[in-house]
Amino acid sequence: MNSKKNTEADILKAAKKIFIQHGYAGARMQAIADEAKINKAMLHYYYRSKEALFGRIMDGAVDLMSQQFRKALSGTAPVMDKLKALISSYTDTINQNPYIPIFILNEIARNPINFQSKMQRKLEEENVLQNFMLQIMEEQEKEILRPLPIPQFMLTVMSLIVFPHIAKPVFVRVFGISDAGYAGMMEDRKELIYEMMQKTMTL
Amino acid sequence: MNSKKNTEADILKAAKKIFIQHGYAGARMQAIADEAKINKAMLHYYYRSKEALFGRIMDGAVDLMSQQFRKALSGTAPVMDKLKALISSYTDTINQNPYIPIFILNEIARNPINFQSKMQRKLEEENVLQNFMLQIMEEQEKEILRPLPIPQFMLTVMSLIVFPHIAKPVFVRVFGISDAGYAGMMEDRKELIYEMMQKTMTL
DNA sequence: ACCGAGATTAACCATTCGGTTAAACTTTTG
DNA sequence: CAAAAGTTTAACCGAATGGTTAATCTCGGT
Repeated sequence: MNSKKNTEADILKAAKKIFIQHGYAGARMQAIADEAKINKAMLHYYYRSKEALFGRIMDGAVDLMSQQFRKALSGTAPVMDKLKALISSYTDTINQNPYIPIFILNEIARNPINFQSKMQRKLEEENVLQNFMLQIMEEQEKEILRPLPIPQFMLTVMSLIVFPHIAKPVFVRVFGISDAGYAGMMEDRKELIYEMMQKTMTL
Repeated sequence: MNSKKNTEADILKAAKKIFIQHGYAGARMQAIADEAKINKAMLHYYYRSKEALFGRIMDGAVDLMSQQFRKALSGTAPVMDKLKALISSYTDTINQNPYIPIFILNEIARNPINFQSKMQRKLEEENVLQNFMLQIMEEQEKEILRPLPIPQFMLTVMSLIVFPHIAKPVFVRVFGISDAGYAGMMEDRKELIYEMMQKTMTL
């Protein structure tokens, strides 16, 4: 009935799962083929090599993440409003793709230069990050935001948003929380994070 | 002059470097041997297998981390004081071993159960974590600390402390910061993190 | 019906990898 | 000093891995 020529997409889906689960070095082409229920040769037929296939998956992840930045941080809204949007969209996206942060982290350790150039290219497209940083400095001068080095500011937000998803496997076990329970905690954190930023970053 | 029988330690040092750089699956026994300037067979002579050698490295990392917890969180000092100590010692330790967080993160993704059982065993030795959590609940009842689910509380501290070290490779490039500069930022963060916790977690 | 291009498969290949072996070298010990 | 114990090495091994090949299948267009 519904068995059309979706092989190419099947491969990507399978590759995503296997690469995320085992990392680049730990992933086996055979495992990806099995997961996609196809012959191993098909992988090389559609995507030349392991590295190329991995690149596709990584591109997707980088796109997804940089999109969040662009949507939340563009425009003229005040910094704290943008932050609220970023917190919300990032939390949602990661909740739907819980393994992306670890996946990206592994790639950063494996090949930092390649990843960073991919990400930077995306963000430089519309000067998203640059403009946002300038906006922060403006609001600092207007004494809306506390004067704090930009990296510290960014580091703090990203820490509060991203880390809980990375540490999920540990916390789930230590505190005996269900997957649904953890997702709920992440939802609650939206408000908590915004409140923390409000209380500590604004004047 | 100083070339004694330090082969065993040399191997551990080399293994640490290679495992951290490439992860378990990506690390090659030959690369470890080269790094230690010995024959590959020596690795198996001193440590039976790759898995066993990796286990040694991981044990060391877990020990180091759990030690911080034990030192900072034991005793009868108020929660916020303990937190201050934890922030400081954790930051120092990671500053001296910057790769440990990523290393542990990779292992959590690779084999979550094994890691968590190792860590939990360490922390259960003196009920460190359990006692600290009870203390938090006490201070919440005494209206010293804000009533907030314990996991959220722990997640917030750990996020602020650990994540900046994980994200270092990215931030260093994005903001063009030197290694020394980043270490300095981490030093400054000690106060910032404590202040954030103070402002948002106490009543 | 048939043909040809794209899709799919089984079998195969070269290399790499973790691990082993047996011999040689070094240090300890009686 | 000589045997024993501990250390180191080169050569080797089987299994696994990423990748290739040639043959086969599928199916829309003529």
